[in-house]
Amino acid sequence: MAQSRPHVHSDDCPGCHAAPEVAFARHDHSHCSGDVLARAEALANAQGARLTPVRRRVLEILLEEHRALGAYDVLQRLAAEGFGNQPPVAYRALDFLVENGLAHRIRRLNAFAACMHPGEAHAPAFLICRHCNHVAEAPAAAVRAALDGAAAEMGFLIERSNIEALGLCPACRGAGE
Amino acid sequence: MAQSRPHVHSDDCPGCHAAPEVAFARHDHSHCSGDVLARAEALANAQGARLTPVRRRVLEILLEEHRALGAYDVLQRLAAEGFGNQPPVAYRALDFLVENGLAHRIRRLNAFAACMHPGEAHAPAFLICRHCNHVAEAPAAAVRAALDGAAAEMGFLIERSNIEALGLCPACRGAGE
DNA sequence: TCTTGACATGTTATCTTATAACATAGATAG
DNA sequence: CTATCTATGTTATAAGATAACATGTCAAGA
Repeated sequence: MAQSRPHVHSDDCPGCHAAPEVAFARHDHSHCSGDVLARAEALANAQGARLTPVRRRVLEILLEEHRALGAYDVLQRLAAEGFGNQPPVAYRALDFLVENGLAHRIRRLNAFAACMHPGEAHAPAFLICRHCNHVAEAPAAAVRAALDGAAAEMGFLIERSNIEALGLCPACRGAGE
Repeated sequence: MAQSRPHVHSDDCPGCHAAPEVAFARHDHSHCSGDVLARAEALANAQGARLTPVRRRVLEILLEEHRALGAYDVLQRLAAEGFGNQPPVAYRALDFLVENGLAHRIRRLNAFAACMHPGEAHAPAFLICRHCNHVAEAPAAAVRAALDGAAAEMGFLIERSNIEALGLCPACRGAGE
């Protein structure tokens, strides 16, 4: 998973989003993890939110896996490391991360994934590969715009929304499945 | 809920979708329920799917409520009417309805809602009012197109997707909440 | 008519996901 | 230093979903 594959980083898009098709590709993951984590830390401070040990560790776990994890998966790893081993421990940390824009909830999977673009106010669409289970965030400004438009036509005011798609990522398409 | 409010029906859009803002408005619901149910029945036949008593009753229940119901809500009503009272009874019927395009699963609510446009091959966006809990289907062709485009940029092939929005419906906006 | 096979339903048991409620500890402001 | 707020730990339980097997029903082919 942590194969070193050089790729350009843009300022607003560390690690996995450097080039359009890179998010799903293999790349030096320790690099983008560290980058995202640093940005997350800065963001938390800026927002006056406290990235405590449990919360930070949960974020690290999500970043390490680079895929969506269930709350109980996270909990298991926390427990193994000496943190509390009851569900609320995991859920609270995960909720904190979601509320502070450091992680996303993937409803289709009942799971959570680290946000790869913390700080860029964004509401991405999630692309879930049904074969390798990886999740990528796709820029969804256009999608949101269309959705807002459709809602407005009906007089509906959108406050939050989730857009998730299931399918095949480039690698798994290439691999014949 | 079943206030008689005249509104024009279009052929492709019985009941609740006659005019843009009608889906959320009060209207003669027994009318669109019946209409949708008849269409659902025809559709099931055409597809060779069997709309058995339980399945039909579940669809009716969803139509009567005109909102998203949890599987256990449905189950409770089924049990009260002499059908089986174990979870699989409800889940199987609901799964059948979803697979045959007669109902939708709203993941954000862990719930199910009757499809208001059976037969029109469609993949709508769901607008969920956080105040009155009603769910409407918004035409989402443009949204899907944008989403497909965003995915294609990343080399991702979408097979299924769900688009859900939480907010305020026209009535609840008007009512000051 | 029988019977066989496919499909639907009923039932038991269990699993996964999520939260309520309360107790304890740690940080921060006054 | 102490009151208060926030975070964590813990117990218990609620809510959502499915696996596995038994029973029933119906219709096509022998």
